[in-house]
This record gives sequence, structure tokens and C-alpha cells, in this order.
Amino acid sequence: MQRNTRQRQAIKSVIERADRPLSPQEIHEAAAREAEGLGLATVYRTIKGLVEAGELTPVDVPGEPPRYEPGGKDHHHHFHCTRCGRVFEVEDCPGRLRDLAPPGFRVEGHHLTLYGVCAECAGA
Amino acid sequence: MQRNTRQRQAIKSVIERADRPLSPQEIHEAAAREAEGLGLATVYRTIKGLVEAGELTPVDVPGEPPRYEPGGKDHHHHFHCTRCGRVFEVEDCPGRLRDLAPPGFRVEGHHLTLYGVCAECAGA
DNA sequence: ATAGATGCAAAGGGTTTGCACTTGA
DNA sequence: TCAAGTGCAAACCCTTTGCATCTAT
Repeated sequence: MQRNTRQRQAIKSVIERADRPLSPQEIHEAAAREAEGLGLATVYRTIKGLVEAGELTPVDVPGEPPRYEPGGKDHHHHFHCTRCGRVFEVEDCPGRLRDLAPPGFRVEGHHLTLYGVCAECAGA
Repeated sequence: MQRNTRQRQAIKSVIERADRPLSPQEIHEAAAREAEGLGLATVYRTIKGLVEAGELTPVDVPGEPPRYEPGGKDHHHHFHCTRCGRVFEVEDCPGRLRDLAPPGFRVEGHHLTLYGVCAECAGA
């Protein structure tokens, strides 16, 4: 991740401007608008580099392809809209979840994903 | 799912005897011991049929290939051991999680996965 | 007997990789 | 200049599917 190419600028810009985690395809489609001819392989390679650099965090929703959001955010969770497929951020966390594990199990973290219908799809 | 073949018997038996969700590969390896020559495609086809019949439930752990457990269990969650990769059942649920979603979002359910090191890997 | 089930191999979808070409510094 | 970065196509992994064969009923 040493050079500031137009492809990388486009990819980083798309991620920064998004208000929700994006999939590699979403990143590719959006970034290709500002960096013509952008290859999907470059998107994957750039994502990998940004994740290793801590600038990007993978968001894994069960049964879904991975999304990515800017790194460094506070601990939070996600909401998966089963209608439009988009993933949104949820700020709160119920806490005290490690008490749920059986005795002897060492809990190091947790993933929590709510699912249902987002405000837009619900027609709010 | 009409015929009671030796392949199906083996697959169902393996799942019933397991005390944790199994991956298609785990099911294939274990069932192939009692049904020689068992093909992976048959495992996938049988899993699909059992899921549609409600006898099997998919267990999706973020960033992991799917596992399967017997259907009809009470609401519960899972623990993913990052050391051995196995997934275990967790009986409790923190509840009241739908309050976490933003206004206007309709919460229909949730996935909760704890991760860390299981009792066996922790050397308990 | 015969439709359902199986095994194999090919095909799919998402992601990674090899390689020659391009380009930022 | 010249190594990092890119695009393309091939390779990969997991899962699904087409098809000839096998088998439970």
C-alpha cells in the first residue's frame, strides 16, 4: 500500500463516503465510476491491504458475503435487512455476553447481528 | 427424501450422535465410515432435503462455512472456538435485543456468536 | 419395474493468484 | 528508472447440477 493510485483513491473514497458496510461488489461498482476500467481483482487486493493496515474492518454477517467498513470504530454491531440485503450499523451492545458461555470456555469476543426489515424497506 | 438408503441412514445417524453443529465436510468424513464410497454431493443433497423438511437447521457462524444441527431446538446461540474451529451450543440468550435497532427498523430475529477458546483447547 | 437416489465430473459463484504491462515516485 | 500496482485470465474452494447408473420400494 505504498502508492497513491487513482484506483486506490477511488476505493478509499467510496468506503469513506458510505454510511454502511459495503461488499466487494458494491465497492467495485461505485469505485469503477471514478476509476474507469477498475478490475475486481484490484478491489480485492486493495481491501486486503487496507484490512491489514487497520484502515478497514471486515463485517461478517452470517450466511452472507463479507462487507467492509472503515476501521477504528467503537465496538458496535450490525443490522441485516432481509429485504434489500444492505447491512447497517447498530451502536449499542447488550454487554455481559461472556456469561452465556459454558464453564471453562474462554470468551474473547462476540458477533451480534440483528435482522429484519430496515426503515426504508418498511416504508417508515 | 422418500427412500431410506444406507447413505441417508449414515448421514442422519452422524448428525444425531453429534453434540455440536457439523460442517458438510465433517458429516461426509464421519458418514463415509459407515457408508463406503459416500459422495460429497450426496451429503449436500441430503443436507438440503433435511433442512427443507425441518429436520436440520443451518448454523451460520460469521466468516465460516455453514454447520448444521438437528432441527426443533429451542432458541439458542453458538460458541466458535478459534483454536480448533469447532462450534458449540450456548443455551442462553440475553434477550431484549430488538431495542438495539434504530427507530423504524423492524427486528425479526438475531444471530449471536461468542468466540474464543473452548474448554478442551484451553486445557481445562 | 421404475422413480428416487447416488457418484462422478463438470459447472457456478465468490475470491485469489500468476504474469506481462503500466505507472507513481 | 523500476518496483509497486494493475488488468486479465486461470486457478481455487465450496457448493450445485447434469447425467448415466444403481436401488429401495
